[in-house]
Parts: sequence; structure tokens; C-alpha cells
Amino acid sequence: MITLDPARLSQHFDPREAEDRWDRAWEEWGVHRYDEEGQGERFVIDTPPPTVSGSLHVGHVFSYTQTDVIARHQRMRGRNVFYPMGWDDNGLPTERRVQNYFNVRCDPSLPYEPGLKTEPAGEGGQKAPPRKVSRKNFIELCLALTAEDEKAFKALWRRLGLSVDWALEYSTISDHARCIAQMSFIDLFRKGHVYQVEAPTQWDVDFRTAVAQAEVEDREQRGAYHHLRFGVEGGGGFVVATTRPELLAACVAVATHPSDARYRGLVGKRAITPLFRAPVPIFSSELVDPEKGTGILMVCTFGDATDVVWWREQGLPVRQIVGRDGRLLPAEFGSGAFPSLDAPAANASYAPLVGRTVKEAQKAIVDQLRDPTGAAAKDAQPPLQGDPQPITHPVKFFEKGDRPLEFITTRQWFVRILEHKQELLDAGRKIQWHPEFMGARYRDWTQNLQLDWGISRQRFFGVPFPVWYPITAQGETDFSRPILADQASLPVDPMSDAPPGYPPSQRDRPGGFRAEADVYDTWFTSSMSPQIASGWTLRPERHRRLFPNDLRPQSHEIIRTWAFYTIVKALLHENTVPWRHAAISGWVLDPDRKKMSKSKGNVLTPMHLLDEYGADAVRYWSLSARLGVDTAFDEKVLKVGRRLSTKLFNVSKFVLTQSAPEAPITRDLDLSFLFRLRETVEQASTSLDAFEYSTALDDVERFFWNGFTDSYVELVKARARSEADPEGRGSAVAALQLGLKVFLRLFAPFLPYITEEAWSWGFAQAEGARSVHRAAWPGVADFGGLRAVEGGGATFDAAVGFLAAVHRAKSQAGASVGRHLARLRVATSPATLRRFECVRADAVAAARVENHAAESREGLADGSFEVLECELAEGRPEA
RNA sequence: AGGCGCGUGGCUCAGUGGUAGAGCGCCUCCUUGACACGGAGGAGGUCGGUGGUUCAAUUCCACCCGCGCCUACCA
Repeated sequence: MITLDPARLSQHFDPREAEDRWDRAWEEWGVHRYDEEGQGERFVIDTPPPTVSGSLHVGHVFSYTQTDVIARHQRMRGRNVFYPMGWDDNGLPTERRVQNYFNVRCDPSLPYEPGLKTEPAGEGGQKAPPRKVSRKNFIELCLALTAEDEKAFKALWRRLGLSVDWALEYSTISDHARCIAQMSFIDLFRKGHVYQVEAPTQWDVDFRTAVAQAEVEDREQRGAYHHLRFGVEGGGGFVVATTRPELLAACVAVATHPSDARYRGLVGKRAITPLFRAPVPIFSSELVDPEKGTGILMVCTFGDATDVVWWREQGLPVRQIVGRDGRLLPAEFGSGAFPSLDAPAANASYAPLVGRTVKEAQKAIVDQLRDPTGAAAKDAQPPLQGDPQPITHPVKFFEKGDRPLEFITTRQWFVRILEHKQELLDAGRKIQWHPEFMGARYRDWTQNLQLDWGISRQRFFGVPFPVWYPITAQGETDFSRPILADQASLPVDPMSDAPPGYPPSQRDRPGGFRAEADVYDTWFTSSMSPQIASGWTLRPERHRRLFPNDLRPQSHEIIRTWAFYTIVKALLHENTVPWRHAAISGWVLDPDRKKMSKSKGNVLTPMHLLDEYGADAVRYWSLSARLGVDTAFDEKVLKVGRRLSTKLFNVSKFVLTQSAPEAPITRDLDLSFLFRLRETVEQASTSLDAFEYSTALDDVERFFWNGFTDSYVELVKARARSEADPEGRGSAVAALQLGLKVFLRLFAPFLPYITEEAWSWGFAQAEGARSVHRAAWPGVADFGGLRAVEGGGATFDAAVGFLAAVHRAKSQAGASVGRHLARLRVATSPATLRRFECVRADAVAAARVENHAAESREGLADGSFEVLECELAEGRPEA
């Protein structure tokens, strides 16, 4: 029996101080440590490595807490929990942040400057032109800044009480992760799952890199149909509608629908473009929509994805006029690539466009098109018919980009995924999604795949391909015979390391080698998070124990990227699924139910919330939301969490300061309360096993509040202090302590700080578990040996119902709860009356009734009491 | 345009084939010995709309409306 001296306990709980103290204790004690040697059942979590260059967001707190509660519960269940934390630091977001933070740009042609000094650009620093730095200097800046960013994230995670095993921390740019990611490529290459090809690729002109289908999003943009009059060889003309007149010089064909009578006569002839007077074939295609525009359109290099399809199907030439920087390239009309019936005029028209951005070029060419001298049809009408007709239409953007994507022909590496669609769909069905409907997101995405996975990025801060190419004696790079790194030499940087069998001096020389300059798509590396954590080929035994993982938690917007690619890798490398369960968290919306985003300026940062309400309260808010449900941020819920935490503090103080001789639990009220508590334990356990933590929290909280603090504690208070009834007192105090001991453990995964604090006051020592987070999850062991009680929980309910009726009567009489009643007569159902007899003494004492009578009446609901007569006692007699 | 999710008291959200639930907010009352960072009581909803199935629908089905997301649409 634990008995504390009330004077030793502080008046209030100070979350700030306690959080710091317990965080340090947990780390010191190794409470969250995975046991490498442990033989017991494991529970392996594949934690999302956050992009550290992104800003801290309440959404982070929200979803990571939802994972943590599962980790903590599993640990208390006795599982050997593997809960790592990674940082996703490589990739464009970091490069962009470094560019802005230091006002620098990477120029790979520059030499490395050792000891380069850079200052944060500050607020007004953007006005100066960016400083060009070498690739190596740029990467150093990225590493330095991400190291700082990781510190901020880690501080938040620790403050929040995530039970991560920090010994398992990793970052996706580390040597270890590079090694795994390069191994991944080598394995895919050997199995024939990757290929490279020179092909039109969606290209961001600002970042100057290719992007994958998954990174592309549509944005509604203002545009305009420009009606351009084309000529036809042998006479006549027609009008196309285009939103991209600036691509006129890149026009390679004209297309119409086979059933469109208006243009049927044109098919097979050649059209003449205005201004440039290029003869281009007219063909028909089912892909043309006769209802759209004028039903006849120009095909360019490359206006959109359909242009790419036609280029392939029709064997059209390439007239690439948009460069990698989004500006128009020089072109010589009259040459082979750019035929023209009037080359001098064409070149005169094109010359002013060279070097202009797409947007500028559009403006310039529209002016030219208004001039009748550019007409291709010899009827003296200007090529531009009427004014452009404004429309809004969806345009593809890189999700992190600012200007529309262009299709540009480049050499890229791809992973074959289209041919594995069916296996990928099967894999999705083998994974249990929580909530289940999230599996549909994966299925829909996989079914709709159009392109293989482009993994080349023309960037700097990323994991390089472990690849070189031979240079022929004539000095040509032979991309068809890539040289792969030796597995044993990983990680390699082909820009500084030489390939197997070549001396470094042969770099970029005829007969020598040339490095692959591109780096991986970030997802190529982060899709290996389970393997990075397990060690994969570097630690095969360990990998075998940890993979496939048990749980992948993540949010729904990255199902098509992170979840998808991770499934791809597990399939292609080991022909398995990467995890058994995927738990998909929802989003935090702003109070108006709008998505939080930087551009809207409605993003909430979490630190001040932790300061104001405490980590347990912030966790409570996160855990009140069900998996997969988008939740509006609501500060009220934080207040509720803080109140719950306070209540736990106070009731723990009360329970542990009661004193009684060690005694068995014998009284019906006590046993009946414990009966109900046991039911709550069972419900919570079932819910948590199904990752339905919010239901568990709700059930536990409800019974804690209504059943324990408001009812049971009040009902036994008198007996717990009784001098006259030592047995009853012993039973009461023992039941109070058992109740508290169970509640602290039930709440521990949700509110780790306050529960640890209260646990430490006595149970830690008494139970031989110094941390509540390593104590056994409540179960049969706690309730074994207790006598079965007549009526089960209904006996407890009868006492609660009686107390509620008395409270109601007192309130209606304008009296306080503590006011004594001189006389009370109540009625209840016969069954409830019978049960009430067992708890009558406690109930009457708690209600402070001097003379009472209880009678039975048919027709009343079980558990409820009706007050028939009630008389307040005069004044306040001594208790 | 298709798919998915959501629509329950002022707010945020649970829930269920059988007379509607919680917390917050609001109103009234209470400083009692764990707790005023509290406690007791109360008011407040025809569960988005219309049909259908059923003895019975907020719950199941169909359609519609509104919101959100995903996918498609780029001439």
C-alpha cells in the first residue's frame, strides 16, 4: 500500500519542467530502446522521414503523435518496438531553401572554394544577384543548413514525447542511406527494371530538372484561344485554335478527327504555317475532339502530352524551340530541321523571339500574327483571326514549381513500373489500410499510371547514380554501356570517384569515362526507408528480422508517392510488400476547414502550443482525431486535454495520499467499480489493436471522468477515511489504488508525461517498473483473484444513479453538493433496488443523507432513481 | 467528368435498424478536506434534401444539393 505525504506533492503540475525532466530520464534509461538481441515479438514501424527543410507545422505534431500512441501501446504490450526516425534532407526543397537562405545558386562549372564564407541573405538580401558557387560548396551549404533544421525537428519530437529510439536515427543523405539507395539502383539494373532513354520529359524550367508523373499537379490558369489561319498547299486554308501560339515555329503537323466532315478533304495534304511557312502534314486521329476549339489543331514539339503521343505514333520530326531554361532557342529556317517555303521571312519572324521566355515570346508573336503580311493563306487576312478568346484551363505544374512544365527531350533513367501494374495492384490488396478506403487511393493511382517512373534529376543535393559511361576513342560518350560501381565500394560519387578499371586521370578523356551528373529523385531514396532502417544487404540477418515492417504511418497526399514507390521497391527487390499495415492520417485544417498552406498564410507552428498547453494536451488533441479524418484545428480541444491532465494529477494525489492497512478488496461497490474498469480495459485494448486510438481514448476518458473521479472516488471517500471500518477502509484504498494504477497505464500512451509523473510517486517502486511506459499493459493480471460481484457493473451503476439523483435534487433546491439532507425518499426499479442494497452505506454517506428510504417501483429504467421527497438539513452539521 | 470521404444542438466531433451523445460555449447554482487549471444542475438538435426498403430509418438503398480530396480533362 502506497501512502504519500500530501505536503511533499506540489500544488500544480508544471508541464514544461516535467517534459524536460522525463525526456532526459527516458533517454537515459533507454525506455524507448529497441533490443537488437531481443527474442520476443517485434513491432516494426517505418516512420516517415520528414522533409527537414520544410517548416514545422501542427500537421507534423498531429500525425506523428498518432503513430507514437501505437508505438507506446505496443511497447506496453511487451513487443520489442523498432521505432526509428529519419530526416529526409536531400532534394529540391532543401536546394531551394539554401538558395533563398544564402542567396546563392549552384554553378557546377565553378571550382570548389575551400572555406567559402556565406552569410544568411536576410530580409532585403534578395535584391543582390545570387552568388554563384561550385557544386561542392553548394552541397556543403545544404548539409550545414539541414543539420540545423534537423535539430529543430528533433527538439520538437522530443518535447512532444515521441517514443522514438534515437539510436536508430538516420538521414537520407547520409553515407548509409546513399549506400542503400545506390545498391537499390544496382539491383534494379541487374534485374532489368531500369532503363535510360532520350525522350520528351516533363521539365521544370526554373529548377531545370525533369519531374515524375507523381510530382505533377494541375492548376487552373488563365489562357486564351488564339485562332490562327493556316494555309494549305495548293490553295485554301483553315483556322486552328491554340493556347500556345508561341509554339507555332515548333509546329510539325496538323490533326483533325477522322469523322469530321469539315476537314476531311484536308487529310493527307500539307498545311502551311503562318509566319514561318513551314509545310506540315495534316493527319487524322481519334484523339482529336471535334467539339473543342475549331476541331483542327496544330501539333508541336511539344505542347502537351498528346503532342508526344502523336510524335511517336506519326513519326513526326522534332522541332525543339523551348530550351531547358524556358527561353526560346535559336533555329534556322530553311535548314533540314526547320523547313520553310520562305526561309528569309521565317527567320526574320523568328529572330526577335530567340532568348525570350515562353510568356514574352507569346506576346511578341501575337503582334506579328496580327500583321497580314505573315499570312500563309494568300487572302490578305491576318493570321490571327479576331481577338484571343480568354479561357481558364488546367495546366500542368511541378508541385513545387512556379511556371508551367514544358516537354523537353533529355536523357533520363526510368524504373519500369507500367509492366508491373497488376503486381502492384495485388500488393496494395495485401496491405491492410487504415482506414480501409485509403486503399482505394493507392488502387486508383496505380490503375491510372501512364508513365514509367523517371528517376533522374538534374540537380545537385541528392544521391548520385553509381554510374559512369565510357568515352569512345573518338570522344563520344557511349550511354548504351553504363559502367556500374562495385557493390563493395558504395557509396560512390561518380563526379569524384573513378569507375572500376579506370584510373582517375581518364575522366572526360577519349577512351576514358564520364560521370553520370544527375542525382536521384528524392523518392528513389526515401522509398527505401524500411531498408535504410534495417540495413538490407549490409545487415541481411537484421533485415530478415525487421522486414517486411508491421506499420507504415503516413498522410494521404503522399500515397501516390511515398507509399507507392516504397511498394514498388519492395516488389522489385524482394517480391513482397514492405509492410502489413498502412495507417493513413488526416490533415489539420485551419479553423475554417481550409487546407493550411504557406501561400495562404494560415499555417500554425506547434511550439507555442506546447508552451501554452503542455505536450500532453497537444497530444490529446492529436489523438482525439480518428485516422484518416481531416480535422479543423480547434484550440478548445487543447484545453480539454490540459484539463484531463490536471485531473489525472489531482486524483493521483488524492488516491496516493489515502492510508489504510494492507487489505483485500472485498466490498461490492469496489468490486463492481473494478468490473466496469475491466470492461473499459478490454474495449481500449481492442480499439488500440486495430489502431483506433481515438475510440480507445474516448472510452478510457469517459470512464475515468464519469466512473472514477466523479463517481467512484466520491462514493468511497468516506469509507477510505473511516476509523470504524478498517476492513472496508482497506478495501476502498486498495481498489482506489488499483483503479489509479490501471488508469495511469491506460492513459500512458496518450499522455506520457503526466502519467509518468504520477506513476513515479509510488507505483514505479511498488510495481518494479520505473517507467510506466515499460509497465505491462493492464489486463487479466490486474483483475485476477477478485471475487465476482452480484450484478456485475450494474451494482456500481446503481450507486452512481443514486448519487446523480441526489445531486439533481440538491441543485434544484439551490443547495451545494456538500449540503446534508435531513431526509430523502427515492424510488427505483426492483432490480436496481436490489443492487442498491449492496452499496447503500457508501452511497448514502457520499450523498450526505441523514435519514433515507428507498422503495421499488415498476416501470423505472434500471440504474435511474427518482427523488420522491427531499429535505435539506439545517445549516451545516458536523460530518 | 469519374471515384472516395464528409454533411448530427452556437462550435469541434462521437455514435447507432428501435424514444438523439460528448466536450466546449451559454444559463443557474456551489469555494466541500484531490482538484476553482474545479464541482453540481439546466436549456439547446424534425441527425443536408427527396424518395424507397422495413412493424420501425439519423443509421440500409437510390437520386439530388453543399463541402473537401483524389484522378482525368491541357489543341
